[in-house]
Amino acid sequence: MQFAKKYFTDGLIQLTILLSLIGVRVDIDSYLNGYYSPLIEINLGPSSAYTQTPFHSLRDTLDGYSVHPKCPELDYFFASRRLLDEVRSLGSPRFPSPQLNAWLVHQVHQADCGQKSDSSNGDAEEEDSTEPEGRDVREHLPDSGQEEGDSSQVVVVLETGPCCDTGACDGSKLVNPFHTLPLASPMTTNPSGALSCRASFTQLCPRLSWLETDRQRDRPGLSGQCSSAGAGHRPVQCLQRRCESREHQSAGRHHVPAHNGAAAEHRPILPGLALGLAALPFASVCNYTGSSSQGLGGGLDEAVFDHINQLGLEGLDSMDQQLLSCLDPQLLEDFDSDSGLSLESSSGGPASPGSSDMSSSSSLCEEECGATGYSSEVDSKSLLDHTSWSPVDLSENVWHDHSYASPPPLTYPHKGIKEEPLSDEEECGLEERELSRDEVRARAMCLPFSVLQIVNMPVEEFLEVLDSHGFSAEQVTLLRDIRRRGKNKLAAQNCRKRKLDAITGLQEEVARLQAQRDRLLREKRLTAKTMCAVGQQIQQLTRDVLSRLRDPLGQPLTPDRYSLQCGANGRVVLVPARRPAVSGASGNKTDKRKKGKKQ
DNA sequence: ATATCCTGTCATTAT
DNA sequence: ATATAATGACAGGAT
Repeated sequence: MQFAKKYFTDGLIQLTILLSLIGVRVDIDSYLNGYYSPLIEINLGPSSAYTQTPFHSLRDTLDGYSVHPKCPELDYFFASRRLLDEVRSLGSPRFPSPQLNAWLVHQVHQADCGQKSDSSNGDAEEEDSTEPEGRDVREHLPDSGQEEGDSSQVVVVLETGPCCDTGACDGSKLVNPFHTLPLASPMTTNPSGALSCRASFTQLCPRLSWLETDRQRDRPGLSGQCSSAGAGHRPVQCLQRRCESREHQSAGRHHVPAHNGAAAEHRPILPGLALGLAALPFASVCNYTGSSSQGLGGGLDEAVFDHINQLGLEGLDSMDQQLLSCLDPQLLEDFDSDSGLSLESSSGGPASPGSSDMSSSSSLCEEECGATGYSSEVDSKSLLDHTSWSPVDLSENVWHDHSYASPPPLTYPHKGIKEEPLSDEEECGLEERELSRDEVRARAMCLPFSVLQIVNMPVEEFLEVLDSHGFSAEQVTLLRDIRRRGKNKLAAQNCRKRKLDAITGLQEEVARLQAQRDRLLREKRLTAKTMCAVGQQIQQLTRDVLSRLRDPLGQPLTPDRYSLQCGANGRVVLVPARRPAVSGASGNKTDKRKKGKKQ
């Protein structure tokens, strides 16, 4: 956790949030260089059970990330990884301050406004692909004039307080011009000024411009609200996922109609238009009172607010203070322990060795994460268990965090539940519908522990629980069965993964051996050709030599009667060709005579 | 309707 | 002796 906190202060978490907001999954773990490997869970998602056995990383991995062989989101994953590598290749922005503010500035060209609204249906990547690379992002600065043609330019402005305080940077100074980001959908504000984002987060190739500016002093109303996002990256991902699902389901539903597009037309970038990207979705839930409300006008999209409401993020406006406090290591400690947004909640790290108290939230969190992958089904359900049964108050955010931080799955086998937006009624019935058999049994037997708790608690603790809680025989049996089944389920998953690894390894071995066989056959054919050529040369040479020799009768020697052999001593010997047996002993005598003559 | 795959579970054995 | 891991086999649901 110390490493994570250190990372917090380095601002890279904030960078992760920024990238995740625009659809780029950021691998924090890779930056940590193994210091805090459990952070890999941010991307691993519910399949993280395999991380408990290191050998699983040998297969179905992409840069160390487990990839389900049938994962339909591989394209997304690869694209995200590619983009991340691209960003990395441009260098790591240094944020000397522990506080980092990000401002998302958006401009929609008047002429293209309507088209851009339509383009958010699915043309985002095409437009993105046509965006010229290496565009000078300074042209998007508020004082750089109006944007020509490209209606969906977004400038992300990063502010680092101490940097500006020390005068290390001047206004609008370009720190690291990654790319410009053309959003498929413009961002708008509602009449009250709150930010509304219609951006298609499925867009996989956004390009960012990182600018450093000291305009924070110019936006006092924003700086207080939209400061460091800190641990808010999980809600951001939640929002992103929701946006994706919503847009995917009802493409165009959230689009601004043509007449609204006119209202949301050309929006020159003004200092007041800078909206806190880091505060998203926080800025979305807290009224933005900056001077941009009039300039942005119209184009209200309530979708984001719907998402936020569904996510239970209404209180995130107050989260800013928590997030700021996260910069304090001590406060961060408390935050990690008490907040469902703690990094460890998604880390999948090993169980804390010192956590023997069942009511220890950190222990529970870690253990949960350690077993998060053992079942996507149990995963979400068991987390729900905690919210209802566990003495620890794991907030709803834990559940959301887990669900949305994982790679977009897939399906819940046996349940037919897919990851898609649920209506309020559906979500209300989610808990009841997803209870596993063991969970139902445990609830029926009034066991005070969730299935995950029962499965993941250390054996000493489990035995102590069995002894100290005065359980009935039936309850003890059920506890043992739940623990056995849970562990066996995880073991079965590992076993199957291992089997697949073995199969894959054998297939690779077969391919390798086939390639080796092909290579050897080619070498054999080549050798045969060489031998044939050499033989022909020898024959030619033999004919040439024999033609220069004469027998006792003065006749030239012919290859059909004589041959040349190279002896062990290097001397060339003329050897008469073997005659058929009919020649009998006379032939042998002739040979001997000729040999004698030759020598 | 059928085949195939995935996952949970049980039984058994190994550690 | 006990707990747990590993694994084959089976069942049931999903695709």
